Amino acid sequence: MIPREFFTQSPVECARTLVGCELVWGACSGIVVECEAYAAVGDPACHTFTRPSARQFVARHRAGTAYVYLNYGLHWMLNVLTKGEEEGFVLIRAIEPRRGLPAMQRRRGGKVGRALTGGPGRLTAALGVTGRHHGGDFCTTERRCFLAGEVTDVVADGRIGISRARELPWRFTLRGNDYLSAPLKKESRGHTPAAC
DNA sequence: TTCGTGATAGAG
DNA sequence: TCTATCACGAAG
Repeated sequence: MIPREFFTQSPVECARTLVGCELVWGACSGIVVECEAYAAVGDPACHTFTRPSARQFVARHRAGTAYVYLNYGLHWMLNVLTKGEEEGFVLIRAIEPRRGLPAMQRRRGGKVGRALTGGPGRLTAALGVTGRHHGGDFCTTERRCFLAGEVTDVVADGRIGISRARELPWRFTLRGNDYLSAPLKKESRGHTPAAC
């Protein structure tokens, strides 16, 4: 199991190393194959940039706390608070199912493959993540992450689905994985940026 | 491509 | 109050 200290790295470092880890959520689990970093300071795409409540959340909670919110009135987004020298969040964008597949499919109306957990809103629906998990802890027996083998092929790419600061290479994916929420941007395909 | 949906924050 | 915005996904 990943110790809390893991989440005392910078959000970028945390996001990069979280790829390939297994996320356990109750009876279900999956390998994190895609996530994005958001910096609490100086990142126009981070909630802290415009939301006082998000800044308070960072100040009042410790590393490894779940930051869950509803987007577009429909989709729950699952983030982890990271607090190192730099503070911020890691948004979990896609997982590859490991345990509890039937339960996930039930929650998703029988969806399979990428449509099941390939997307931030899809994976929360599959795992049953909702606002009641906001402020919860990622370092418990019920919800935790652990290393699931050696991971070498992580690709850094620009973040997606946002309108600001898209150029930052803070989206991290497991190369070629079938469960990614979207393909890599054209200019990033085929090489691994120095950030890795 | 369009559209549903609700929390948040800032303006008036 | 009103309005803009939003890290999305399903249907067509």
